[in-house]
Amino acid sequence: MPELPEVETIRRGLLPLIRGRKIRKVEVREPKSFLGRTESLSGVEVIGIGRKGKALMMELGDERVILIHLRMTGQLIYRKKGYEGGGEELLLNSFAGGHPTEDFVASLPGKQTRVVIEFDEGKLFFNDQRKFGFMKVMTREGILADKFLRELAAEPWEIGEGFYEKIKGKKGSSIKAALLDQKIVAGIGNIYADEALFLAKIHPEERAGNLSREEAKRLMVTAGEVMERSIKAGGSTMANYVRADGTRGDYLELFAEVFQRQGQNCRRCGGEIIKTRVAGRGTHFCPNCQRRKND
DNA sequence: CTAGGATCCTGTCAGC
DNA sequence: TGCTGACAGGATCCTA
Repeated sequence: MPELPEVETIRRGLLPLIRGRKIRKVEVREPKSFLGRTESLSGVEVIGIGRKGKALMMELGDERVILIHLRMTGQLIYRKKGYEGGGEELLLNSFAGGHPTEDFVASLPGKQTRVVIEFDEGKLFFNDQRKFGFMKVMTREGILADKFLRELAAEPWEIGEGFYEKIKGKKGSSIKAALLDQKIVAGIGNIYADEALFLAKIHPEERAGNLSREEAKRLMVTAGEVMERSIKAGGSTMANYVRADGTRGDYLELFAEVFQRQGQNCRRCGGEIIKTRVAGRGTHFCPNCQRRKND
């Protein structure tokens, strides 16, 4: 579930906690979730954390990188030494981000803990209910050769005319499918696709090739704005979130105009938000504000 | 080449 | 209560 803003929030939160720290050991509890060898990581320093779209890259002192993709249900939780058990005082002694569950405050490792990276000062837990996410140790050459990373498009605020150029030939595909395609634009997932389309007043099933240059531009502006707002909200609510009961109060409800608001009133026109299925994904929109063109 | 559906996996929830 | 099917903030593979 984590999309670009959640991943960026994790990057910012984790960076001061593990930068400059040395990995003591890596424990793989689910082989599917960790690709590469773990033995060679002991003693290696973390020098930074990068991000491309929804992918995190933990940069190591020996030029290697641990690529992390949380996919649908991945979460990263850092606990300072002695606070693995969860409970009180987590606010100052832990950081949690990704798919929100009670594991944010639970005792770790838990049932869904797939990998534990241990540092002298604390442990980083990679939890993932559905096992779609992964950590992958990669060399510099491996990164350059990686298909997903190589084909990953630019993010909304830097893509410029590139978005319009990529979708203008697409006669068949819906604009929603295009937004979710990481080779067209990076970082947008199901929530921000719906939110950006609402803000740009574009119907999710509109054929991508039907968008004017102006509409394509507007869509990238709204996508960038809504994700930027979410990053800001994520930073401020994350601490509250961890302190609270776990599953409620994520920043979704702070900004969502349509996502999971089916049956409620559109804040712009007062009409009813509906939920349908587009490109195989649950899709929320306001049929009054977002109208299809005639072709 | 394209677009849509199935698929990977586990858990939750609605409806019987 | 227990079962069943639908669905889930992602991405890829398979099919037509």
